[in-house]
Amino acid sequence: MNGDKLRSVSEKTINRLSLYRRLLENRFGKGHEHVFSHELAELACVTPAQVRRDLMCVDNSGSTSRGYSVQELVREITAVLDAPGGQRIALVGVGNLGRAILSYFSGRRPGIAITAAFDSDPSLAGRVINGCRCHPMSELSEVLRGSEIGAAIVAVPASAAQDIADRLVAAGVRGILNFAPVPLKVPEGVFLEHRDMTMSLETVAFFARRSLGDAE
Amino acid sequence: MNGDKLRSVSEKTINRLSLYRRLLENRFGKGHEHVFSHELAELACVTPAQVRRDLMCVDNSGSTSRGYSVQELVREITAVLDAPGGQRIALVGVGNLGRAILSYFSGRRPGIAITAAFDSDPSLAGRVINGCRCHPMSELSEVLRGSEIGAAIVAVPASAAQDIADRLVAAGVRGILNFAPVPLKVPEGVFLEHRDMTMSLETVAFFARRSLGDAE
DNA sequence: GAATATCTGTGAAAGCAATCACAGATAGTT
DNA sequence: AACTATCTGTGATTGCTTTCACAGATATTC
Ligand SMILES: NC(=O)c1ccc[n+]([C@@H]2O[C@H](COP(=O)([O-])OP(=O)(O)OC[C@H]3O[C@@H](n4cnc5c(N)ncnc54)[C@H](O)[C@@H]3O)[C@@H](O)[C@H]2O)c1
Ligand SMILES: NC(=O)c1ccc[n+]([C@@H]2O[C@H](COP(=O)([O-])OP(=O)(O)OC[C@H]3O[C@@H](n4cnc5c(N)ncnc54)[C@H](O)[C@@H]3O)[C@@H](O)[C@H]2O)c1
Repeated sequence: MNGDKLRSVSEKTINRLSLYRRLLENRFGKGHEHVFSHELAELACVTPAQVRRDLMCVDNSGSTSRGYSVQELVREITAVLDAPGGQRIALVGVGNLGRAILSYFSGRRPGIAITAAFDSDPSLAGRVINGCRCHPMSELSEVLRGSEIGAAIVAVPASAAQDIADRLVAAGVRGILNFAPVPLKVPEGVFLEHRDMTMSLETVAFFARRSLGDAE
Repeated sequence: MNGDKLRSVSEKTINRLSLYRRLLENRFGKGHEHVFSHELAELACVTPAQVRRDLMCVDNSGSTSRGYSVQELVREITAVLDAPGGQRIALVGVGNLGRAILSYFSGRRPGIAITAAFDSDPSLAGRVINGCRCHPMSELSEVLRGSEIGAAIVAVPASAAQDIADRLVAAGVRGILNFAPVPLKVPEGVFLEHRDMTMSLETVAFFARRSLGDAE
């Protein structure tokens, strides 16, 4: 297909494509069969030029007068983002955050499902939470290999996070979404996203304060 | 102090300063009174030049031969990031995610505390969760005004998020950390951080798949 | 005390990402 | 059918972020 273009798409563009798709899905059927770049831009809080740039990597052609067909656009973005048969994700660490994540993603996105959870707490082993089975850590490699899971969420305490990441990579995982407040080292070729809430909150606090100061 | 430099510091630099500080705090006392830029870079998974650039906005001078004094550096970063008397944050939406956040931040960072929570669910009103009092929505403006809260976390369903943001801004909030999966519109001068987990997870899944494809 | 080694701080260069601005397309209007 | 208005797709440009590379600083060695 359009593999050449995809090879060089930036992370930021993929982020926005994910957002565009959801915004479009929400609107479809509500009298909006078509959408202009400036409308989608308004929804996503970006510029129209940004939207058009991002859409250059999907195999789509907008009409000059009607804009983009919402349905087609969703289909084309899905062709880029989703694995053909859907993608399975693992979760490691079924504590407060892990459970919130399980409940949130349960059945939310068609193309993505958290199908296996792991925790060192023996009382969790064998339990099914929001349709997802919890396994003991000893089964990590076996379950991951057996179910073609290529990506995982890390929600264990900071002290355990690097070790977990190493084991995930060893088991074939090539993408990690890390919520532990510590940067992880992964080999070349493994995609890593560090979502550090302390960082986010301290940054928001800083700019809020600066904004208040500016206003004085 | 060094207010001029701070006026122009980028969000990314503030993010990393927050991270540097935590990494330094973890190390201090464990035989590491001093640290070189390349050591801190290794911990933070960035380049040494990046570390030195970032530190240009704090009032610090590293020694050529010993590097930076860990204690001094933490103090200097704190002078930049933290409000002198500590900063109070509000949380709106005490559901699965909101509760996880409350438990996580409870007593975690000295300079930041979530001191008020709000939820429309009447059964939560008056309860104290992890040391934080839950208020009914009707008290939002009053409580925020009365306690000099300048920043807030939004963890309500997407359908309510924009309305909540408007009310927060009206009550004087100048920084919002948004976990609802919808972009929010805020006036100029209000700092907004959108932490969209669906976006993050779909992006990780995409690059994991691409990485697997590349390897074939 | 000169030579060496290795650091920091930073101007300059390189690399990325967002925006501008316009050619070409398409429909509606007269 | 020519004119107007408004859209998309994209080369060129601008702006931001990171990295390079080196001057100047400081300790150590011989
Ligand atoms: N709760 C939040 O809102 C929040 C916010 C930001 C970051 N985090 C981070 O996310 C991670 C989890 O936070 P939480 O609040 O859910 O903590 P938690 O203590 O509630 O849960 C941690 C879970 O990990 C499991 N665990 C511990 N060590 C393990 C190991 N070696 N292997 C497998 N499982 C292990 C525990 O049994 C527990 O179930 C932490 O790193 C935390 O810093 C949490
Ligand atoms: N749970 C997760 O891990 C997760 C992950 C990503 C994003 N999110 C987002 O975070 C938000 C909260 O998720 P959750 O899982 O905690 O949902 P939840 O349903 O468990 O909690 C939502 C809370 O918001 C309250 N609420 C609803 N409407 C409100 C209103 N108008 N004013 C004030 N409070 C109101 C509810 O009473 C409830 O307590 C959602 O937008 C969700 O999409 C959650």
